[in-house]
Amino acid sequence: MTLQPPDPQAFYALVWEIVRQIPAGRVSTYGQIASMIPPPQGVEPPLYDRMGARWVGDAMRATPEGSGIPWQRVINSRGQISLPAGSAGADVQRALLEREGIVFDEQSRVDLRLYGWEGPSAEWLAERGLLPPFSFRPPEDTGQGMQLSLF
DNA sequence: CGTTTGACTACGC
DNA sequence: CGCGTAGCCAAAC
Repeated sequence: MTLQPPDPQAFYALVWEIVRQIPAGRVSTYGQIASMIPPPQGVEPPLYDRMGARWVGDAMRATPEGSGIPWQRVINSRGQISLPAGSAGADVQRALLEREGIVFDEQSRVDLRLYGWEGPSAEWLAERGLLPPFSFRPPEDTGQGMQLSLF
Protein backbone atom coordinates (compact mmCIF):
# COMPACT_ATOMS: atom_id res chain seq x y z
CA MET A 1 0.00 0.00 0.00
CA THR A 2 1.36 3.40 -0.84
CA LEU A 3 0.49 6.73 0.65
CA GLN A 4 -3.29 6.97 0.60
CA PRO A 5 -5.63 9.79 -0.28
CA PRO A 6 -7.23 11.58 2.73
CA ASP A 7 -10.47 9.67 2.23
CA PRO A 8 -9.66 6.50 0.31
CA GLN A 9 -13.23 5.30 -0.01
CA ALA A 10 -14.41 8.64 -1.38
CA PHE A 11 -11.59 8.66 -3.89
CA TYR A 12 -12.17 5.07 -4.90
CA ALA A 13 -15.88 5.76 -5.37
CA LEU A 14 -15.05 8.48 -7.87
CA VAL A 15 -12.66 6.19 -9.71
CA TRP A 16 -15.22 3.43 -9.90
CA GLU A 17 -17.91 5.79 -11.13
CA ILE A 18 -15.62 6.89 -13.94
CA VAL A 19 -14.55 3.37 -14.81
CA ARG A 20 -18.19 2.39 -15.18
CA GLN A 21 -18.40 4.85 -18.06
CA ILE A 22 -15.70 3.18 -20.14
CA PRO A 23 -17.45 1.48 -23.04
CA ALA A 24 -16.73 -2.11 -24.00
CA GLY A 25 -13.98 -2.34 -26.54
CA ARG A 26 -12.20 0.75 -25.23
CA VAL A 27 -9.59 1.23 -22.51
CA SER A 28 -8.42 3.97 -20.19
CA THR A 29 -5.28 4.30 -18.09
CA TYR A 30 -4.60 4.88 -14.41
CA GLY A 31 -3.14 8.26 -15.25
CA GLN A 32 -5.97 9.34 -17.50
CA ILE A 33 -8.54 8.53 -14.85
CA ALA A 34 -6.52 10.35 -12.21
CA SER A 35 -6.45 13.37 -14.50
CA MET A 36 -10.25 13.56 -14.34
CA ILE A 37 -10.30 13.72 -10.55
CA PRO A 38 -9.36 17.01 -8.86
CA PRO A 39 -6.63 16.69 -6.22
CA PRO A 40 -8.39 15.83 -2.94
CA GLN A 41 -8.53 18.54 -0.27
CA GLY A 42 -5.17 18.69 1.42
CA VAL A 43 -3.27 17.07 -1.41
CA GLU A 44 -1.12 19.55 -3.28
CA PRO A 45 -1.00 19.17 -7.07
CA PRO A 46 2.66 18.10 -7.15
CA LEU A 47 1.91 15.23 -4.80
CA TYR A 48 -1.23 14.32 -6.69
CA ASP A 49 0.73 14.22 -9.93
CA ARG A 50 2.94 11.58 -8.40
CA MET A 51 0.30 9.64 -6.53
CA GLY A 52 -2.91 10.00 -8.51
CA ALA A 53 -2.30 7.13 -10.90
CA ARG A 54 -1.15 4.87 -8.08
CA TRP A 55 -4.29 5.67 -6.14
CA VAL A 56 -6.36 4.74 -9.15
CA GLY A 57 -4.42 1.48 -9.16
CA ASP A 58 -5.22 1.04 -5.48
CA ALA A 59 -8.89 1.63 -6.30
CA MET A 60 -8.81 -1.03 -9.01
CA ARG A 61 -7.24 -3.51 -6.64
CA ALA A 62 -10.03 -2.73 -4.18
CA THR A 63 -12.80 -3.07 -6.75
CA PRO A 64 -15.70 -4.95 -5.14
CA GLU A 65 -16.27 -8.27 -6.85
CA GLY A 66 -19.55 -8.66 -8.59
CA SER A 67 -19.98 -4.90 -8.75
CA GLY A 68 -20.17 -4.92 -12.50
CA ILE A 69 -17.36 -2.38 -12.67
CA PRO A 70 -15.40 -3.05 -15.90
CA TRP A 71 -12.03 -3.06 -14.13
CA GLN A 72 -10.42 -4.85 -17.05
CA ARG A 73 -10.66 -1.69 -19.15
CA VAL A 74 -8.04 0.13 -17.07
CA ILE A 75 -4.44 -0.50 -18.11
CA ASN A 76 -1.17 1.36 -17.75
CA SER A 77 0.21 4.23 -19.80
CA ARG A 78 2.32 1.88 -21.90
CA GLY A 79 -0.82 0.15 -23.10
CA GLN A 80 -0.08 -2.96 -21.12
CA ILE A 81 -1.90 -4.87 -18.45
CA SER A 82 -0.42 -3.95 -15.09
CA LEU A 83 -1.22 -7.12 -13.20
CA PRO A 84 1.84 -9.34 -12.85
CA ALA A 85 2.58 -10.92 -16.22
CA GLY A 86 1.53 -14.53 -16.25
CA SER A 87 -0.66 -14.15 -13.19
CA ALA A 88 -4.16 -15.53 -13.28
CA GLY A 89 -5.55 -12.04 -12.99
CA ALA A 90 -3.58 -10.80 -15.98
CA ASP A 91 -4.79 -13.70 -18.09
CA VAL A 92 -8.38 -13.04 -17.13
CA GLN A 93 -8.03 -9.35 -17.92
CA ARG A 94 -6.58 -10.01 -21.34
CA ALA A 95 -9.25 -12.57 -22.14
CA LEU A 96 -12.01 -10.16 -21.12
CA LEU A 97 -10.56 -7.39 -23.28
CA GLU A 98 -10.06 -9.65 -26.28
CA ARG A 99 -13.66 -10.77 -25.91
CA GLU A 100 -14.55 -7.09 -26.34
CA GLY A 101 -12.64 -6.98 -29.58
CA ILE A 102 -9.43 -5.42 -28.34
CA VAL A 103 -6.31 -6.62 -30.09
CA PHE A 104 -2.94 -6.97 -28.38
CA ASP A 105 0.26 -6.73 -30.38
CA GLU A 106 3.11 -9.20 -30.24
CA GLN A 107 4.42 -7.40 -27.16
CA SER A 108 1.11 -7.73 -25.35
CA ARG A 109 0.42 -4.07 -25.83
CA VAL A 110 -2.77 -2.28 -26.81
CA ASP A 111 -2.63 0.67 -29.21
CA LEU A 112 -3.99 3.49 -27.08
CA ARG A 113 -4.39 5.76 -30.09
CA LEU A 114 -6.83 3.19 -31.41
CA TYR A 115 -8.54 1.83 -28.30
CA GLY A 116 -7.92 4.64 -25.84
CA TRP A 117 -11.14 6.14 -24.48
CA GLU A 118 -11.72 9.85 -24.92
CA GLY A 119 -13.45 10.13 -21.54
CA PRO A 120 -17.03 10.94 -20.51
CA SER A 121 -18.90 13.85 -22.07
CA ALA A 122 -18.07 17.32 -20.80
CA GLU A 123 -21.54 17.51 -19.28
CA TRP A 124 -21.17 14.26 -17.36
CA LEU A 125 -17.88 15.47 -15.95
CA ALA A 126 -19.12 18.95 -15.11
CA GLU A 127 -22.13 17.58 -13.24
CA ARG A 128 -19.79 15.79 -10.88
CA GLY A 129 -17.12 18.44 -10.59
CA LEU A 130 -14.65 16.35 -12.56
CA LEU A 131 -12.06 17.49 -15.08
CA PRO A 132 -11.64 16.76 -18.77
CA PRO A 133 -8.99 14.06 -19.28
CA PHE A 134 -6.02 14.26 -21.59
CA SER A 135 -6.42 12.61 -24.95
CA PHE A 136 -4.47 9.68 -26.32
CA ARG A 137 -4.86 11.02 -29.80
CA PRO A 138 -2.63 13.73 -31.24
CA PRO A 139 -4.04 17.28 -30.75
CA GLU A 140 -5.00 17.87 -34.37
CA ASP A 141 -6.02 14.34 -35.21
CA THR A 142 -9.54 15.20 -36.28
CA GLY A 143 -9.83 12.31 -38.62
CA GLN A 144 -8.20 13.44 -41.79
CA GLY A 145 -4.63 13.67 -40.69
CA MET A 146 -2.03 15.23 -42.90
CA GLN A 147 0.10 12.85 -44.83
CA LEU A 148 3.81 13.38 -44.76
CA SER A 149 5.08 14.06 -48.23
CA LEU A 150 7.39 11.30 -49.27
CA PHE A 151 9.35 13.52 -51.61
C1' DC B 1 11.41 -4.25 14.69
C1' DG B 2 13.75 -4.30 9.65
C1' DT B 3 12.30 -5.66 4.80
C1' DT B 4 9.63 -6.29 1.07
C1' DT B 5 5.98 -5.08 -1.79
C1' DG B 6 3.09 -2.81 -4.41
C1' DA B 7 -3.30 -2.78 -10.82
C1' DC B 8 2.03 4.00 -11.71
C1' DT B 9 4.69 7.37 -14.39
C1' DA B 10 7.81 10.60 -16.14
C1' DC B 11 12.38 10.95 -17.27
C1' DG B 12 17.14 9.93 -18.40
C1' DC B 13 20.42 6.79 -20.86
C1' DC C 1 12.44 2.09 -28.28
C1' DG C 2 13.76 -0.65 -24.12
C1' DC C 3 15.28 -0.56 -19.33
C1' DG C 4 16.28 1.31 -14.79
C1' DT C 5 15.16 4.67 -11.25
C1' DA C 6 13.17 8.18 -8.24
C1' DG C 7 9.29 9.56 -5.83
C1' DC C 8 5.95 7.82 -2.05
C1' DC C 9 4.64 5.18 2.51
C1' DA C 10 1.21 1.82 4.61
C1' DA C 11 0.73 -3.10 5.31
C1' DA C 12 2.06 -7.59 5.29
C1' DC C 13 5.80 -10.61 6.44
